[in-house]
Amino acid sequence: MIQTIRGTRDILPADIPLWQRVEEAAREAFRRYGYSEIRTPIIEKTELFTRGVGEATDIVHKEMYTFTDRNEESITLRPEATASVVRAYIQHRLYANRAPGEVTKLYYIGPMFRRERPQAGRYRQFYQIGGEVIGASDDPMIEAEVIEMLDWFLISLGIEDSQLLVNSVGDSHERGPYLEKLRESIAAVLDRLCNDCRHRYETNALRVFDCKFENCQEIIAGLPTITDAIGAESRAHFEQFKSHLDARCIAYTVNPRMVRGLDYYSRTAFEIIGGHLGAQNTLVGGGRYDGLAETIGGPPTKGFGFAFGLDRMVMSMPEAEAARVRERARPDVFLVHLGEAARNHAAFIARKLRAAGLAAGMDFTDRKMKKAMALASESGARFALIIGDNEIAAGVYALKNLETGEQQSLDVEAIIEKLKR
RNA sequence: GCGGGUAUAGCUCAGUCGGUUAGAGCGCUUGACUGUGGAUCAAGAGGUCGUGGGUUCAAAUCCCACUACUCGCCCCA
Repeated sequence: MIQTIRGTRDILPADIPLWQRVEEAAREAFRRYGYSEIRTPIIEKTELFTRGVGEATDIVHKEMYTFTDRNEESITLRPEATASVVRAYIQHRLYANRAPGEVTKLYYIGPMFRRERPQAGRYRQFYQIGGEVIGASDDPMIEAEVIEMLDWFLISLGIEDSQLLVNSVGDSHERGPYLEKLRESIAAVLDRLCNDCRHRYETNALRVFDCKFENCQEIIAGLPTITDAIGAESRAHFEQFKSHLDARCIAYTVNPRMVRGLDYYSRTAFEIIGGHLGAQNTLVGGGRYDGLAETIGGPPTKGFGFAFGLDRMVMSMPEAEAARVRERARPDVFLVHLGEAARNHAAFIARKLRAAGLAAGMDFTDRKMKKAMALASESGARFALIIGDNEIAAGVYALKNLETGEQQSLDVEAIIEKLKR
């Protein structure tokens, strides 16, 4: 039979409450911190990403889903959304009529596409939630506020074992000379490094710092770090950022070797790691991208943003929180009717319960009571409401608590009162 | 792009040295039980053994190819 294509999957009803819970927590965080939602197309001109994200990045040169449209135009399924959001910001001049230093806070939720080999916590179609603070200001307090919001968000989902890593990767003027210097230093020790590191030397020298081999690590320790290479201004910016984190009592680790895979990052970069997904332990990634807008043809604009993987966030949700979410998703009541007359009456009662805001289910088939009760139980409902000829005549119905087995006869008003929560 | 593992019932998995009718548990259906779910017992339904080829008297089992899934590497959310 025809199945989902590699790296894509169906999110089935049983898991949907967990996804909705993460989305709801994120929306609440964005609401509190003053972000507005933006929805951009899933397809964009390929050029947006090759220029925005960077030709040399893995994402662009080996992971994009790129197609030629009928008019010979090259289009790409978005591998990330920051470039799209900045494009929209410029295209619609969202910066018009802004006071000096005022920023625009935007967030998005949606699928992204990268043609990678799937594994735990990694899919070809995956879902990201991200936020961007765009405008004329690069105040480090903006960055600290973003981290603060993420901190609140993670804790509200019960994710408490995550770790914040921060670094300054310097601005575009500082990074070039540094990279040159770094490559020179690596070249001197290249013959002692592992194969992967030699490859990284060719493609993305900063990545050498991530090597897991002890041998390499010893050699790497002697290499110059970006932190030592950045100028006074970037350094002061980073210091301010850290002091704003301190003021918020947010713990962090400075990792001078942390780099990010997208070309547009400048100065502050951060990562939140955690979860139990093996190699895919990055929950949130983000940073500053002051040059991005100009790269894609816009006016000089500052920006700071982040994204996290919804898939990974759902998988990282602690079992206690997941259990709470599932409990909340249960229907309130399932109607069990006995006979054709009772079926019509049950539909009538169900309508009343639903009008009162309750989640009420019923089976349409005429079944033996035993089977009907089993269906009520399987539906996950907290209560069963039994409706037979006796009940219809008396105007009171048997409401059974499916957990305790306790049962009482109540009229519709009393039932609504009891089921409300 | 590179490496390892796996593929048998709806689900989780057994299946010996290649051997005749491919099993278990859970789930499902029915009954014990005629207005009360979960427990117990009994019976029943359910299989192109991933696909294609090969070896053999005989293949779920051995060999080859392919596909899918999965775990790593690279990289990232």
